[in-house]
Amino acid sequence: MSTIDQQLKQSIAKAIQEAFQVDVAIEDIIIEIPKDKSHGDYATNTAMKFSKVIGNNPRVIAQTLVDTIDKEAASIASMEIAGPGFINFKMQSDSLTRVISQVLDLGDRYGYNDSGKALKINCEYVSANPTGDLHLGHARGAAWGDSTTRLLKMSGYDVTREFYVNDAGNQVDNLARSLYARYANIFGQQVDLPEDGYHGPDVKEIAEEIAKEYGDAYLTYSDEVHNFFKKEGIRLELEKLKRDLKNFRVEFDVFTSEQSIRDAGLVEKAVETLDTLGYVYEKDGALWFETTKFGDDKDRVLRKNDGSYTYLVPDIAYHITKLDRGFEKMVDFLGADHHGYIPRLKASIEALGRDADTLEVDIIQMVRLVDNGEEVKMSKRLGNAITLRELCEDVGVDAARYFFVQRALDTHFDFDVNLAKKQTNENPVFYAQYAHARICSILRSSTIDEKAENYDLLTHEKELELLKYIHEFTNVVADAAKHRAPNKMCNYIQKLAALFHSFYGACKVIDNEHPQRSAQRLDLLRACQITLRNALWLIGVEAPEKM
RNA sequence: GUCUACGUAGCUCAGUCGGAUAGAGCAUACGCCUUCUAAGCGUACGGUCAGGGGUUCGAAUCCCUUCGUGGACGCCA
Repeated sequence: MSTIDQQLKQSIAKAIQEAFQVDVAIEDIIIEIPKDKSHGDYATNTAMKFSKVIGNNPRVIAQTLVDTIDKEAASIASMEIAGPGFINFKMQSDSLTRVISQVLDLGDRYGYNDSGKALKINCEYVSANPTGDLHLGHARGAAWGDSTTRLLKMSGYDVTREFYVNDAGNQVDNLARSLYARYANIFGQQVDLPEDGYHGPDVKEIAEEIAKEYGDAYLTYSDEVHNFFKKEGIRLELEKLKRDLKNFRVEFDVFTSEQSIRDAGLVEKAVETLDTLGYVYEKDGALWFETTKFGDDKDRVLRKNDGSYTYLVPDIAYHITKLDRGFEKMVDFLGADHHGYIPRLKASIEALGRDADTLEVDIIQMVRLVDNGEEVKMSKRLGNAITLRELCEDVGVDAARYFFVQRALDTHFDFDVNLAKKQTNENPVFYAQYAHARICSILRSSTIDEKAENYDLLTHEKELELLKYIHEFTNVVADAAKHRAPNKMCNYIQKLAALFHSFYGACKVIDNEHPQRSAQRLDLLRACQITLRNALWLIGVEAPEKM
């Protein structure tokens, strides 16, 4: 599909070549929609940007380009030079209205593009320990990761959505002991929760579930009983996580178990390889890895003096398995508290002879929970944190999904529960959903039988703005995917909704006096509806037909 | 202390591959429903883009620095 700005870029590049014998890459040419409408439909700063390369002053270059550009080929109606050397384009009207038929044809496929060039990419997000409920930090990662992978898929990346299950190590042993204590309590036995045990209500519920299914068969503590609680605990916690995530419209293609990586001997293999390469030494009874040779600020322990491995080793092995599965790019979405961990992981990948740049880590800044203007501290252990499940019940999945994705990932973010609960116009998700419902309502109440012959009657300023912005959708999708920034989609949604509402205020759609114009406007609305629905889908928000 | 992010309107935030007069929502003030959903639209008010220096024809955007805020600096994950 040849979009307007691509046509413009090509024509400009061709004109530069013809007039100045200079080759410029199409991607280096910038086309934008000017904020000021008097500056035309589209504008470019090409003459300024390339004035050095071309070796002339911007106004002269701009004039030459205006004289050289093939207007017909790019559907340009007129051009004008402004300011320091901007070229402003006014487009032939049919080049703007053409998008309507494209959108109506493509439907749910509108927005799909091949900018990702089928890059095999693995996105790992959430990866919460199966030891408790998902809290707000996980929720941000879940909403962001899921929306990002939707964007990537729409942009033609070959995406795998992955969840790493930490089902080995201290914390799951702790889970087993906590679970056993709760279980024993049910049968009237005085067993205290471990000092650093999991106090969450989910552990209690799972204990009850086990008690119901197995009765008192596991009351006498032993290694075997411990392993039973560990296995059952992980299974049931994981089931619950998956349920909560699915309810939050977040799904995964692959769940990789840490235990399975250990069982396959990959942990030992990684250590051996590092040893063979000479990056490993013993000190204080522990086995160290010289990550400083790869840019880390100090060496890290691989095997503790009690003989067990630090979490780093299975993580290294895990990331190697991703590379072995053929991913050209791995993206980890990690909480800000893990940021010191990135150099270690990258160092390890490099030490093992792989390209550390295939791993990119997007850091998720902290979410603070604010209620009635006061910060609520989150504490998973004490069981008083607001969980993802509660949040969804409180504010609804739509509002929660929208809120978490609305702001850039690297900004600190206060989730105002009070505001999110309000369900008034203060909440931006309603503004967008209302626009969609309004469109549906107009389409429902239409009595126009006539079909649009073409779109020559769509000449109102509000109509043209709406058309231009609908046309932008594919570009915005590709750009948001490239930057892994679904918040850009929220901005798009808000502006599209605003343009529609503004159009609605200025133009009556259903008008039996002007059936042909009505028919054309109805098609414009259908295109707008599809675009809005697809945009909302990308961030996991529903597009209601009625409100 | 070291590392890492952030600091834009009264509030919450967009804008950051450098471009024209820095945008939106909320709040405030004033208009708009005998007309397709007023959960809406329009107008007004509101800014030393944290401070300073530098690069550039041009900086909120890039570089340096100071201040402020959050987070990380475990043989926890």
